[in-house]
Amino acid sequence: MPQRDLTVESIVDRIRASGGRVTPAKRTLIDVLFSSDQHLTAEDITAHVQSTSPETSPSTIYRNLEELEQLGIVVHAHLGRAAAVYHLAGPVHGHLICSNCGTTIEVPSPYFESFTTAVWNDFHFMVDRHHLAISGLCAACFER
Amino acid sequence: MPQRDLTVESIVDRIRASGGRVTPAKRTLIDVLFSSDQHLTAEDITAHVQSTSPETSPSTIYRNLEELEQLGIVVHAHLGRAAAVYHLAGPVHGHLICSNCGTTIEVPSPYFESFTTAVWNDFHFMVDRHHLAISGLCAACFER
DNA sequence: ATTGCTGCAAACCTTTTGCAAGAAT
DNA sequence: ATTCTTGCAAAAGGTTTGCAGCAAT
Repeated sequence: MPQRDLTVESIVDRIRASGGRVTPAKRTLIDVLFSSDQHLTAEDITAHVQSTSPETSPSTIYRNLEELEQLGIVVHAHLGRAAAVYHLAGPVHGHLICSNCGTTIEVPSPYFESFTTAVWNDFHFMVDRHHLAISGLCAACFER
Repeated sequence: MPQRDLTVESIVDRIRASGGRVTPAKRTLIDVLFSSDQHLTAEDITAHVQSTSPETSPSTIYRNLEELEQLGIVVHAHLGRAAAVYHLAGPVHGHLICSNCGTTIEVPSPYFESFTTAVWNDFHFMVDRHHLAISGLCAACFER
């Protein structure tokens, strides 16, 4: 469940505060993001938005996702060669993605804290914890 | 420095043992992989191969990289939306990729061992350690 | 009245695929 | 002789961009 202290109205305000305009396409996009806990691809999101506003184009979705990401409202992660997944910003977590079936598991921050620290100390590399996406196999796929 | 107990001849033998044929394109590809410690994109590799054999097509590179990967000779990792990077298989390691400048740092296996174990115990997810690619900022880019 | 946002179509980039000709075994 | 590989060209998948008209402020 993403950050629930974030309301649609607070987002609308932030858009305007940053000089952006609040259009129906943006409102619908925000609604879609709020109504799903899932990690959605741009294509998923487009389909959901189009079920309300069929004329919305994918490029608008991409542009608005990018705007929301710049405002810190949305984050995305990449998994392998496939499409990126988007979701509302919330508690920092990493993503485990099954390379076989696509299942995504969220891993809370403490699991990769010591890794992040060690890598900072020894390699002076600052892990971007919002983008942490690790591929592998979920239990079901691993057992086959 | 990748696995140096691997010789060009042993690779050639493995290709034939698996029913594959040893063509000039494959030899050149193997040479290129041996002559670079870097993480190369398919485009990089194509350029290097073409400097020796200009008529080699990218599709041949992709097909041969895939064959070598199936034989366990090559591994690849994805970083963000950009092209995948390939290199000779060697000691298992993860990759830290600077999302600003593209620098890639190899992290030896022990750094992510405990993470891998914890995630297996708690989420029953088997991390594919060959594909571990983590984005963030290298020291130089972090300081700006 | 501004000027940001939209839909559409086309471009882009990386990778994959179909195919007939050529080459390794 | 067999059948794997190749180069070429085209397709495919995800994302970005140019543009002229429309709409939020």
